[in-house]
Amino acid sequence: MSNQFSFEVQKQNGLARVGVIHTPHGDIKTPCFVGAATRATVKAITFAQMHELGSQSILANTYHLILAPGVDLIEKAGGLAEFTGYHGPTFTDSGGFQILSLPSAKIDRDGVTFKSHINGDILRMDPKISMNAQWKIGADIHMAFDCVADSRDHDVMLKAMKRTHEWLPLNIKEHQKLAHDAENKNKPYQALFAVVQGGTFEDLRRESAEFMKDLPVDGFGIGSLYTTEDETPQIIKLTNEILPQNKPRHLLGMGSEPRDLFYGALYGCDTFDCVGPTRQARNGAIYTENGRINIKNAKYKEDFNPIDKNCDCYCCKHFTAAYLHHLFKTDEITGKTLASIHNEHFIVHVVDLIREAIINDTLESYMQDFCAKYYH
RNA sequence: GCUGGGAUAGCGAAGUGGUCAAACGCAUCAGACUGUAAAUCUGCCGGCAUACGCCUUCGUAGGUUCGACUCCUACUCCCAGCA
Repeated sequence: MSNQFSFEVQKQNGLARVGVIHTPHGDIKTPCFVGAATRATVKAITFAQMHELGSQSILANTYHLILAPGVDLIEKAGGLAEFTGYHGPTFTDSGGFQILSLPSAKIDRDGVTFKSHINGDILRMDPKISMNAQWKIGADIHMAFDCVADSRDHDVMLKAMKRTHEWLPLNIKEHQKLAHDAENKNKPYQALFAVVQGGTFEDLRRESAEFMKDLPVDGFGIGSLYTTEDETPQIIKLTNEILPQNKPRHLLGMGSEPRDLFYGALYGCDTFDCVGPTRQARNGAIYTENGRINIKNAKYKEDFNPIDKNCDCYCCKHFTAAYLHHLFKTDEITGKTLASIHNEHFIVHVVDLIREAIINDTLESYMQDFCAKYYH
């Protein structure tokens, strides 16, 4: 197993590409959906189940791990892989998204002061703190601490982008120092992704991508895209037209709607993460090839078919909709697990099929067929 | 049999003369969820109507009152204590 990080593009069609991300903990075949393991677990699913459903990688969150159990403890345990027992490729998010969505967040030139949502402790986050925390956690790929914003106001997004650009060199500097330390200790390298900002504004996205494209980072995140807004595909496209072809791009937080994954892949994103599949599963919203259903609806009470007859996940191979309906109506924890396995499998599998479609030059027709059925 | 307490929408439970179709919880029925403060949140929840609104309700039957879920009488049933 190499201590190095690298990315190879194996096939390209337009902006869409198929590749492999090599990390110290293994390879990720891209495009790939990365499971959201915010607090170092994919909620309701074991890593064995994640492996079985085809997951290649997970993403944990720095903000949440700082609060509990603390990044020093994870370091003491031997890093994320040793602490969790998950030895596949991992990502961490910087915590910027979480911290900046706290009502208590106060942004200044150098970082953010905020209150812990758990106990109200006044805490500080900045590029240096985030980099140190993420190196302690020890994921294979981590994100630069960026200034996230959610607004349709150009000025608001401009300010967030400017801050992000001011902070990025500080992230890189600290990252390089920590990478040097790690090398001296013969510890694995952790790749750094810079996060492009700019909301839904083309001019800002261009400016942000141009600003970052030649900086010494290992890859890129595309941040501050929240919903399937009309502009989203175009924003992704123009961003990836600017970003260098030889580095991976992670579309942050998108994947609750399958169409986001298609657009993302079509326009050159390599990895995705999203809490949607597991969160919605826990709440009874289940993806099928014919669209999303609510398993709690009365019509599934006596439906003795699998949720999705063409799905080969553990849930669909062994259980009926009626059984899952029963588990949800009686609030049995296993229902949430089975639904989570299904949804996570569904999305992981869709992205796997996207990968195959790029290889076969059939992405656009696959996308059309899929969306015609799913969004009928 | 006596004494006391009680009977409110599917269930539990507030209300004790008008602001009551009736708080609240659960259940039901539906909706939402996108770098997870989310096993969470929202709506509906007597009938009819998309809605304005109209109609029928608070054990049963009467009565008092301008007006009753709220007061009075009788009855039915339930619970507790005593015989």
